[in-house]
Amino acid sequence: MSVRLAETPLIRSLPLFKEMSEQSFTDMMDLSMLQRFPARADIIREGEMPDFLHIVVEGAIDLFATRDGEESTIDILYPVSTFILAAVIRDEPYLKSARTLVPSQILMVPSQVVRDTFNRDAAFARGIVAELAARYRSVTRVLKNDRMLTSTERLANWILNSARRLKSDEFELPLEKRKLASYLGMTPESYSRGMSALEQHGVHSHGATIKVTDVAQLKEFARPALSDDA
Amino acid sequence: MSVRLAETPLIRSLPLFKEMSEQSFTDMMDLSMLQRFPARADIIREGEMPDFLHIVVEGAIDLFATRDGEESTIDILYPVSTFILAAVIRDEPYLKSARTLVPSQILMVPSQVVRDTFNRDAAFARGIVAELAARYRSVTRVLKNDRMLTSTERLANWILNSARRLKSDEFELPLEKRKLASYLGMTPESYSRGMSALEQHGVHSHGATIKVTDVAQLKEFARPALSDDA
DNA sequence: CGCTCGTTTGAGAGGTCTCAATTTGGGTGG
DNA sequence: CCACCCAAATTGAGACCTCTCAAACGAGCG
Repeated sequence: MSVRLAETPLIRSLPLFKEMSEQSFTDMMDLSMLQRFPARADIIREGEMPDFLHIVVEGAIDLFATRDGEESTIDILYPVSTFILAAVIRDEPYLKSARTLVPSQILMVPSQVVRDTFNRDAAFARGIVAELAARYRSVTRVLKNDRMLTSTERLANWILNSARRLKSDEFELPLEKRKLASYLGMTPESYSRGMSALEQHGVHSHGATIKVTDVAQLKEFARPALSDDA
Repeated sequence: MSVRLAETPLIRSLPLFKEMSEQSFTDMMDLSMLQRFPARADIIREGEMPDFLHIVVEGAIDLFATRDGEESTIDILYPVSTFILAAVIRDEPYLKSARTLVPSQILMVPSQVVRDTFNRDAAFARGIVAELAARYRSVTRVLKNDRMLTSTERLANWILNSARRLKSDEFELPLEKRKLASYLGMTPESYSRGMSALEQHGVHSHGATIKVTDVAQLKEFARPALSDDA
């Protein structure tokens, strides 16, 4: 029930932990676990109570909601992000389930330890609230896109954002198409049709490779929100 | 640029401020403003930078996103809630606009004062993070409903939640139908058709009056999420 | 009493989903 | 090494949901 000393430098350098005091950090690590999971491992199930704050240190996490056996991906997390912080803070049941997409390393901090440290270490508190605010803004953007854009426009925006983030007009899909479709709130079939529709708007794709051939044209089609640049 | 002493007891009793030190509280109030707005007053515009943390003390606030002149209501806030906290914390542009629905009183705390107090007063920090987490969970629920339910099912769930909250099977709509429709992610026309469809599922409505005549039947139709009770 | 604005109703179009069939691609075992 | 197999992806057809546009209706207010 403790994170080995050799593992801590990486964790220590994460934004969430960087500013906190040495004492708080080592105390917290003594009470936490760093665990490895294979791909497609269930980490959290919707409706359960939060015992730990989870932090993706390595790998990728699929956050999804369930109803009648149907799944919808709400968010996909890469290092270094927390999940599901809001449930831990409010000590209320998870609203989403989580599973690994690829083999992953996850840091698990007991909920009570998070709350105690939050109260004692202002720097850690700042980190928590910054992280939570970032997650909040992320969901808000997804909701806005769902409400105001067609599925093909959402796909176009996703491509634009990916290209911008990777600073490249050509890149490989980082996950299954069906998973991306779910994340964008559409079926695999719609994704497929959407992608072929985008051939007319400055995108060319071959299998998992996507190439933006005309950024200006794609932008015109996607009508990205002003505030999505931030 | 200061809140009058006579006004503070009400504010002081709000969950966000209740636990903080007397010193922090009076310092903060000295630097804040309590302002009255008429109905339909614009408070915040999407894309602007946050100068103040806003808190609805009285009235009701419509939070909405805009694109191409179209509006979509993301959330409706009643006393006592903050908005838009995440932008203030991250010091990034607002993702939504805000306007009053009815004459309202709004407490405005300069962003920098919020951040300073957050660092000095752990009780206030707890309040902030609890509020932010609550808002986060709220958006998450909206997104889940948008993704997994038809518009009529969303309406049914809204009625169920309202009846439960008010502990009454009969109540008046607290806002315009068109506004509620937008909040539920549908057009006024769809709202109207949805409401008449619900006549077959345990709901009866006359103008702004809604009466749940058969809770069990309505629940069966609405398929509420397990975790929405919390 | 007659506006005005919100609501309701109707008709039709568009977007997305479902179901089914086909094709593709990757991985496995012979 | 290759054929096979399975899952994912694509394509097609049709249904459903929701939207748009238009017109009729109704309640509140000057």
